[in-house]
Amino acid sequence: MGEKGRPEVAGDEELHPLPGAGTGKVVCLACPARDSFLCSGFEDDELKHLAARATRFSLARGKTLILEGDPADNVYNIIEGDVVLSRIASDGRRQILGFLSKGDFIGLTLSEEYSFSAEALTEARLCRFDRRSLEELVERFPGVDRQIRRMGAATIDHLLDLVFALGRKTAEERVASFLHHQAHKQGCCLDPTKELRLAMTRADIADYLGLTLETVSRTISRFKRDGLIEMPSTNRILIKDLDGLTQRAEAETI
Amino acid sequence: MGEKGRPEVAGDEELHPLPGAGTGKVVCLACPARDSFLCSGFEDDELKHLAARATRFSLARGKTLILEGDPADNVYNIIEGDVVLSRIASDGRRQILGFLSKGDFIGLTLSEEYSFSAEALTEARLCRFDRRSLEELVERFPGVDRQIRRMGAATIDHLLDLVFALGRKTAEERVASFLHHQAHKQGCCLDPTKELRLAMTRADIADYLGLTLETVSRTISRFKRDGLIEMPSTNRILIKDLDGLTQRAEAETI
DNA sequence: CGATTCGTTGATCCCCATCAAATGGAGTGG
DNA sequence: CCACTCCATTTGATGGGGATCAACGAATCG
Repeated sequence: MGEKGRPEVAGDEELHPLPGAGTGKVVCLACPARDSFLCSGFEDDELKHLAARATRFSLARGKTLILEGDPADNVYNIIEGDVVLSRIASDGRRQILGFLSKGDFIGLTLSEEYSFSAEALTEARLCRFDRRSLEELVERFPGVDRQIRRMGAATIDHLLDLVFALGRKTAEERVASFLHHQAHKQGCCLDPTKELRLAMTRADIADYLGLTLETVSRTISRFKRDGLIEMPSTNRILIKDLDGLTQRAEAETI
Repeated sequence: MGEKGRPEVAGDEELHPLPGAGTGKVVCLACPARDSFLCSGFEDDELKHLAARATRFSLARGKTLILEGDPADNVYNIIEGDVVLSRIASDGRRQILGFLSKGDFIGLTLSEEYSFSAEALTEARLCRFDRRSLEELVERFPGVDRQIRRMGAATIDHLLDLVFALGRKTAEERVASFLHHQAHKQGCCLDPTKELRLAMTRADIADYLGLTLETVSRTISRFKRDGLIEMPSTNRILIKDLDGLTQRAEAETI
């Protein structure tokens, strides 16, 4: 660990392989991410084959899972927690490429090296597969491949939204869209009393939306002042006027 | 044609199916896009199966292939020409999501409806497959699926670059990156005498880079004034100083 | 040759970045 | 419980990069 000044990278001592194809319970059956894109490609009785190739491990908050430029040898499935993907320029400018959580998949790339870094935003648990193992699984279980294609398509759909936001939305629209998306993801749209919890800092949001943290903060303050939201604390948000928020997110695509 | 004010959409009279699995030469063998991601999933002797499910057609410059919101029933492979994908907000703001050309694939989405429009930038020829046919092909030919996954990954890699540019690069860096990328794509980096041809207008470039056409024009003019490029005509560019252009594209990711 | 579309250039404005400082909350130790 | 530190956040003041508004060339086409 620690060669060439890497940020704090997870130690492998935290790894422990899953109960495999032999005896033992198949831990995947009770996995919170059982319904994720990747794992839903398997029937229950096939899960032991998945488990045999997976290594489950946990990652402390702030630890780096992937450092941009690392050889792209593994893929990961998030079991629990939040992970952030980012790219940093040599002069420090950072762009966050996505906030990932339970069931999301990391590592879809054609490149030999990862073109992004991945870091735990909260304490997290993940499953690691090396590429070769994944390739074996795909050949043996046709459903998996379909799921991988679906994951890719979902990622593309999401990135297209982000591109539109970064290219053509104002700061206010970006922040409103972001809050709206997070609220939707956390089920706050259906239950107006449920409060939104933001695992990321204002700086993270800014780096995701192509803004500065000051602009994000000012915009959120304005939403509060205008009665669209309430904030019991800085990272807990209660949506008081979903319609109003949606309107400010506008730039509705036709 | 022309219901509910659609832009000029290609008429189906231009369609003509490919010689299929029966007798006849398999037109795919001599197709310029034979090596594209999709088609390289097939051995030569398997191509007739591909051809049987494909409909080749051409699309006049400016014609719309896909209108945002259309049911996502088909996928397309570009044989020849340039196609632009875009998304337009109700107030007219447009974001171009990609400039596609020979061998590129259109239609990777999870959604039931296309979330973007596609329009021919130049006279173009394409291959259409309905989703069901493609699904059949995937089941029968395992190589295809792998290719589709690779296409998805390539698209993601490309979109991540665009996200970084839109989120964190200055106008000058964006335009320099764009020219550099186009030059690379057209092989102008290896042969400095080869001139770059831009099929798109300044407005198109602007809508791709999240800028205005004036800013794009000014920036290109500055590059010319500084001796980085020469312009025999507005859409033909000769790169005089590739290093200089690369430097201005900077924001090199670590 | 008008008409139209595209590109260039100039003048001005404004949104958001930047710089700076105050506020607040969480943790720590006395 | 208070004093203190540390860091995230908020808020204010100012400036600049790129948008906007406007006018003028240049190329294409009927």
